[in-house]
Amino acid sequence: MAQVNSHFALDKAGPPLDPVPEKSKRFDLEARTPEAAIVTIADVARHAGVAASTVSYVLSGKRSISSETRDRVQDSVRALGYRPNASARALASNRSNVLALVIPLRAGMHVPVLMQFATAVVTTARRYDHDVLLLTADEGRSGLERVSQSALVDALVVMDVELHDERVPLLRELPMPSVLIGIPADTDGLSCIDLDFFAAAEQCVDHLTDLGHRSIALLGTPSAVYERQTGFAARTLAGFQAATARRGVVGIETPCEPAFDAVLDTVEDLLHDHPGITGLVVQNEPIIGPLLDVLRLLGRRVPEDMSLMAICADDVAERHVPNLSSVTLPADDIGQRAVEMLIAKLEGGQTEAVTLVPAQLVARASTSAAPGVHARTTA
Amino acid sequence: MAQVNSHFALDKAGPPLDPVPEKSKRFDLEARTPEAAIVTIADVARHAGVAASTVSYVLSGKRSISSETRDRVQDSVRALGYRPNASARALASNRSNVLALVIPLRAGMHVPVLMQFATAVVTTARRYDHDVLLLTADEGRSGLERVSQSALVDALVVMDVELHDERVPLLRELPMPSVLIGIPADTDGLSCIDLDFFAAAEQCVDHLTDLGHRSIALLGTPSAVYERQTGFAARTLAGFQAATARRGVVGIETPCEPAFDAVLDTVEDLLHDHPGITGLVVQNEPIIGPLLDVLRLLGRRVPEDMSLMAICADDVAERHVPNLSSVTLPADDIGQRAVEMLIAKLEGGQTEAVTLVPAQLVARASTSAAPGVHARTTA
DNA sequence: ATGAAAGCGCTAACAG
DNA sequence: CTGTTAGCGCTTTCAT
Repeated sequence: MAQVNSHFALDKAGPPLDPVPEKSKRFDLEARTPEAAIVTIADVARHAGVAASTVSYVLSGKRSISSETRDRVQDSVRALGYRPNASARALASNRSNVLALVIPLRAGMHVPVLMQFATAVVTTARRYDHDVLLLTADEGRSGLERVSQSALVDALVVMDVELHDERVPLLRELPMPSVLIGIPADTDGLSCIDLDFFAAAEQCVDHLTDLGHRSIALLGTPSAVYERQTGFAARTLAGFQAATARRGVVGIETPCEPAFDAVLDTVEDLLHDHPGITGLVVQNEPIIGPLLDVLRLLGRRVPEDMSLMAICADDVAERHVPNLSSVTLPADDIGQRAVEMLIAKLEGGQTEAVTLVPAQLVARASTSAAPGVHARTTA
Repeated sequence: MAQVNSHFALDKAGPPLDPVPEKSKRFDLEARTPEAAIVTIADVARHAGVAASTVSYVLSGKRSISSETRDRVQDSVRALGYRPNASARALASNRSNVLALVIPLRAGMHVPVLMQFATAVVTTARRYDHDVLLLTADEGRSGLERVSQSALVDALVVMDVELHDERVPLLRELPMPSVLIGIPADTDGLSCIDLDFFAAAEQCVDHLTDLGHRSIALLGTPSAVYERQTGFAARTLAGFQAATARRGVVGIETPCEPAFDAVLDTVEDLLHDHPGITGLVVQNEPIIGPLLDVLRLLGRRVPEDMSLMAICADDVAERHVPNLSSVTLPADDIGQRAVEMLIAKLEGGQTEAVTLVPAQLVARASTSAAPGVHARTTA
């Protein structure tokens, strides 16, 4: 399947590239956009022979307009290439139509997943005619205060929530709606949405236990994530502990750093201290590849000798060999719903709500009956 | 080093988590921000006993103010918790202090690198008192038109540039400055910055050739990236071809999809068709792990049997075993400089400029003399 | 169904 | 060094 030769599509496409592209003509101010004059609503009104307010109402649809004038106005809008000025609109209407997205760029966070959330947020926001302002989490409280008190944005989406997040009290007080992706310890007065990580861990444990595994380890996120008491990691850990206790099986938990050597050390120590382990639950996407390598290196076949459950996006689970049994992390869905909650709040509908997206387990090729146990149906 | 037990930091931190956090009190409008009334510049002026314009000038520093009144104004600002309204300021000054960042979310792009660019852009923008609006590349031309013509942003940073990018003509015409991260075929009238990928590929080839390798393959990005004629991939390919020709060694190029099976197929075919290959240049971060696995699987040791050069960020090169000889992709630096170019343009200084960041090769553990060749010094 | 007019909160001439 | 004033372009009463 893989083409091995030098016939890239590129090769068919014109002359070879210069190593350094040449640069010619000077910057020519006169040459660009001859009529760069800004088109205002007044220009449109004049062109259509109506009042400015009429143009405004045609555009917003906030009052009924005779189809005749509406057409005329719309023609003028097109003819003049009119675009409402965002600042003027925001100033007059007290709405910027911009959402802030607070994204973590901290130690231990897995970037592709974050990006999936971000993409869903941007895409959904655009569907509701909003744009997205990108804030990094290290701006902390002051960043939130800044963008909200200056009315730069209408609402906030906050990711990477810690159990006792310093931003939570602030969010309660800010004069604008917010939605957290992630669930803090005290959700009073807040709107939050996230995967039900507690249940996700429980389902992993139940699945493995049903398959006869009696000793199960949670290979978690890097320790920095736990130390910050990041909500999703803490809730997964709690669910894992609760489920292993409930099912009466041995549960061992350990964080893991995303580097081959760290994975090797962690797994070797784990298997040395607890040789009976036959089931692994992994909540740490970047270590999955190395982990599979390490298990191979140590002579443990997956799933014959070691069953593996992951908490990750479906495409990640299906990218590995063998395909991983997993609990899905539906980042698209969560990001989309977060924005929809926010839009609802902006429109005065919904107030607060804590939404736990149900965990859903998909059994693939990385889990099977524990060694020496006959296969049996999962409850 | 790896702690294998159940004593997470979390366990010391209070009572166990409920599976589902309870939610109590209702939304209480009265309870929040008792004096939510908005503080305007007029309020500050009154409080300080000066004119509104004086407050404005104190804040902007655009004219000299007696230290006495300045202090008084600043006290009032603090006392009242005043924050300038962003829309009003933008409307009056014709500056939103927001940059647009167009980020690709297309097939084949490696997310962590993108995020590194994005982070650098946001961080640097904040240093210059700007915020960043996130646009996805699939909004295409219309997205750029929308945010610029509505004056939502002052300037644009555009990533993921194709050689014949449809947005380039538009950027030339838009009434606001832009900087491309990536270099199109025709850079006339544009400001661009990127790593010198042509030279990066050349250096890889030179390094391997100096080590005695006579047959070298480029394992490139997924084919979709070439088909779009994405600038960085095309330039790397061109550099690779130029350098292998110049050095009189065999050069083979192939795209590669980021999945284990695809890597296996590609490498097997490659080695089958060109058994003499002893040097590999990889421009495809996500396949590096799988590639190392595949080589091991096929019994080729790195670097004894096969030398490996990567074009990637340093931390990636150092995360693998063996550490990879690489040409650095300095995303932070490029992102930062892109913003600085933009700020310079906004301040009327610099106009256009094409900046090729010099490629820099770091030899690590994945390259060595070709089999049967005695080590010799690299030119 | 449409117009007229009053701001939204700020900046930047223009006057001292 | 400071105050006065005229907008920036739009939305939204208030009229009709």
